[in-house]
Amino acid sequence: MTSDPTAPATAGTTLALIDHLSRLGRRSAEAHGVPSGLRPRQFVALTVLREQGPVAQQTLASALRLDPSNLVGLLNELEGSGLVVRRRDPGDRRRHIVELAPDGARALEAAEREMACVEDGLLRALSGQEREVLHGLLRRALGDQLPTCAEADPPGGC
Amino acid sequence: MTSDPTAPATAGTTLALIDHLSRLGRRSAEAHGVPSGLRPRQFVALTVLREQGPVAQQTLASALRLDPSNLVGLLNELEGSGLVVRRRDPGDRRRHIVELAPDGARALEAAEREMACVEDGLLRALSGQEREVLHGLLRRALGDQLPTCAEADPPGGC
DNA sequence: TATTGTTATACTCTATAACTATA
DNA sequence: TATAGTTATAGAGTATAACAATA
Repeated sequence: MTSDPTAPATAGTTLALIDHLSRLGRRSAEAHGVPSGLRPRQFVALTVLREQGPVAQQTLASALRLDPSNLVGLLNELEGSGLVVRRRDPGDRRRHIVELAPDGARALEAAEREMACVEDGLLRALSGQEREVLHGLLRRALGDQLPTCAEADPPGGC
Repeated sequence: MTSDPTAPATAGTTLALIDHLSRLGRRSAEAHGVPSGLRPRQFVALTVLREQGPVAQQTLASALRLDPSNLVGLLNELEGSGLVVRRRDPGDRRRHIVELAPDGARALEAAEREMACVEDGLLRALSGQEREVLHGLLRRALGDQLPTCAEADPPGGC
């Protein structure tokens, strides 16, 4: 049926699995009660900020595939908690440069420890080596790096 | 830092990747405009119904990790479109047995072809073999089978 | 005029609790 | 009384459009 032999019988179902696993992760994280009170997107946002260093809001939004207008509220909360800092770009005063605050780095580490625990429960069927493989594949699929560049939706022949 | 050598430096970040990939998949699917008009959970629901055959609503809800009350509306839509059939369990007239309708099977196949296309764009960084590995790992992580059994949240030592 | 961030609004998804009909 | 499904409601999450300040 598939015209492409490199995409076998699994085609079309992997995303469903990912979606479901993502759901399980969210629910499990909620059940465990993330201590830092960080929600998924806050968690990812802090991660990107740590990897990337200071970035403009729009860049961050596109990295997170989040609409800029939604990022506003997210950053308001994070800034209110002292986890990130916003400052104007001197070069272009329209821009806000967002940066991870020391408290944010600490909160992120705490959340990571907690998430490692949740993850451990969720992936308990997999060995440590398999988890590394999984992690590597996901990372490669996402562009060999954290969600950084605004890779446009594939123009591909679909 | 990690006490468990089997869970290396990747610990705590895999779920974030999964979450992000899930988001990308959703957005990409929306962008492509799923032809059958099937939303993610409808898609997964039909998949489970095909794999499992007729099941009680509650069983389906727990398989999907979806609250039974939310499943009602989902099934209403699917039944309204003629994709699934609900009938009373003769043995216990409180139960509704849900079953995939012929139209549902067709819609599912169409959606799968479409999703295979979306997936192809999303996982284009991976070879066919790698995608199989990824699929296998995800499937094993989810219990070596489709979301079927109501595996309770891990009691694990967290 | 174009762009960055913001506000306002609406729509979807989901969880919770109260209700019904069967058991 | 307990259970399966349903309804109603509230709260996130997210997309869209309109707006302010700056370029």
